[in-house]
Amino acid sequence: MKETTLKQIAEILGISITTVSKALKNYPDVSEKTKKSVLDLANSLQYTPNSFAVNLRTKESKTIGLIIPEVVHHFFSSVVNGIIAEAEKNGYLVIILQSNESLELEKKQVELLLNKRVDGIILSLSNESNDDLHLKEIIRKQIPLVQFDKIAKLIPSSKVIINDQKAAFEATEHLIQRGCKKIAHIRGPINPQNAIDRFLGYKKAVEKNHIPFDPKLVYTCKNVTFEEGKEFAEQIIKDHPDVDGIFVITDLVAVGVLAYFNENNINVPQQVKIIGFSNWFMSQVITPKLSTVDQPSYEMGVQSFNLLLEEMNANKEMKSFTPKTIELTTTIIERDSSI
Amino acid sequence: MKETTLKQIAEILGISITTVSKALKNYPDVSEKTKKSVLDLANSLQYTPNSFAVNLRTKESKTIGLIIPEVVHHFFSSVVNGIIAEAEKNGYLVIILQSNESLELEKKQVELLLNKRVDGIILSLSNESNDDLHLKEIIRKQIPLVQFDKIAKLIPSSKVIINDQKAAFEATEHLIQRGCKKIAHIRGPINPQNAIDRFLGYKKAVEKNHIPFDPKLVYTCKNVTFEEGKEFAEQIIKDHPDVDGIFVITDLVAVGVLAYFNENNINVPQQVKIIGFSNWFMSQVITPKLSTVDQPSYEMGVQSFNLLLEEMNANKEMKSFTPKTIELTTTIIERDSSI
DNA sequence: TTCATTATCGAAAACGTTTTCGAAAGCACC
DNA sequence: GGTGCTTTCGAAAACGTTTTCGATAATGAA
Repeated sequence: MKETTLKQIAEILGISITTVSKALKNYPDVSEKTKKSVLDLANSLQYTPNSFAVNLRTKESKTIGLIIPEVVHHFFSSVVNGIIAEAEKNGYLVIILQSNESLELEKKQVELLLNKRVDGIILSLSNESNDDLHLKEIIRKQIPLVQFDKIAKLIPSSKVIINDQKAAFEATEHLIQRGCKKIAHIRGPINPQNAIDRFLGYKKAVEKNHIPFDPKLVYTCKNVTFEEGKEFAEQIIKDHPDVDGIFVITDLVAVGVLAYFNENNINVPQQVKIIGFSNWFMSQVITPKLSTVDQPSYEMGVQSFNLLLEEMNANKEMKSFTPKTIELTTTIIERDSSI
Repeated sequence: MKETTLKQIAEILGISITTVSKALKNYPDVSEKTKKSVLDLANSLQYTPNSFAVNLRTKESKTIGLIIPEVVHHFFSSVVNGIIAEAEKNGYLVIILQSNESLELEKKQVELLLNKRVDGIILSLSNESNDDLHLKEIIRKQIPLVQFDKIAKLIPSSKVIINDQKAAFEATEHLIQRGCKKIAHIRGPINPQNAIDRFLGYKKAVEKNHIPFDPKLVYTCKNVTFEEGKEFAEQIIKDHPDVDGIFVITDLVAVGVLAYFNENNINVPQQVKIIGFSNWFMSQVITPKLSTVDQPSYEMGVQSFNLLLEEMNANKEMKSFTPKTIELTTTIIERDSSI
């Protein structure tokens, strides 16, 4: 039950391994006749090159690594989808690892991937990540790297992001245009750049519209869950009964807010208007339908892989490569929760 | 910027490659003194074994392949989560491919993984799959294989499943116990074994309870989407205005049904009771909260990997391995949609 | 001293491929 | 018959590791 090798084909045909290899790769210095006989035999023996040997010889595995905080999350699974699809189109396979939002795990996984000698790495930082050493190690080893969504700004790698500050600004201003005067913000954890940017966008929007910024109106998620949404909703109403708008870091949490308001007969959008972020599929299914910011997640995956591919190709041709940053556009989607 | 190799360490220390290799793997025939000097130097040079060479020599890559119909799906992403976690715990990495419910793609991907010479394969069939040849090829090549959820019964591989027929029987009987007399069933596509089994469970349940089985009450999904749920809900009410219960193949579709009923003021559960399948996170978030069948998806991933690991280990020790089938238990979760 | 035993090491083969470089053979041409 | 050119092939090195098997030196026993 052994796999066929070049050696076997060569022995059967009475020619050298070299010629067999060349015939299969269509080298010009093999006669048509031998090419045909090699190809025929290889087919009938179901020859497939031993990828371990090819990897060793060519020093590439046609495999990339992907580290994300969590697969079970509509945004990330959608990015994963885009990356896998684009990778496969280009003959690459994808190894996926989950950091579970833990910096320690994330570091271990980077090491794992480096040891596996993947051809490149795509990653989105965990919420805990306030440290760069593992990313610097990737750069030092000259392994192509692309960051997306939750990035470390200072690491000189390619990046695929949205303009979180601008998107948050627009979302908040959307609430203001709908008449909100006292807007709370449920923000993401302290570390991630995009949580910071969205908060800054919110702050800018209220200030630009002559609403004094009040830090007491800002609530910080730890786990970014549905339950947290419910808890904060309760808290907000208790702390500020006159709140009339909430901008929430992400749809999942916003749905939690909606759930609490629904259960406690607080009318959305009449009493409080709500806007989320990400355009999760579910946000158009619940009542009232959730307004949100659409973020092109699949596209983010596609672009991430393509940037990585560019760098991998440049590396192969010994060309230098300057990291690029791609900024994808977001759009406000107005639904029932902010009418 | 080259990676350190055994050879380099050997040359610096003036000993042989063999001894360096043995020292690093803690062989007994290396003196403590040389072991220490090798270990120290290896550390300071940041030596990591070249996995390509190790793969070639040991004929294993410590990598497994996973083929699923779709990542962006709560059930599958949750299984993926379990598989990745368990694999990592045991020193394995996971390559993920998506068949997008296409048999053709699924076949290509099996070939891809076989060519990559992964140590084992876990897969769940696409809805299109009514053909076994690619699975037989895996068996023929003696690559360990585990099927989960959507399986080909006749392929002699390990399997991790639930008792779909029993679960569907219980779900349907739950509706009957709640007083339903005319129960419709929105079933999954024609090919997948679990869609067939759930249908059979439904049929058995009504018949056992002296309700004549009416094939006109069975609606067959093509794409298993939210939209299909809405469409079928409309269709069912038009065809059978007196329907008082619906058992739906999966929560996503059931949520579509709920959405249509909500929009058209058809009271759930008073006029129609609904039960879904899978216990999707969202089902407890919408109004009314959806009754469903809980399916331990993360656990399914864990068990799948462990079965695969057993077979991979047996193979390594040249022991024979008889495929096992693990059946996980499901539980009915009663919520507002079937009170 | 001799023999047997143990501790420590290394040469070399093997895994299967890719690629460089040179060799041989055939041919044409003068 | 010598020269140069083209066509076709293969030897051999290289990728970096693991492991077998034998060699040597050191130790102890007699």
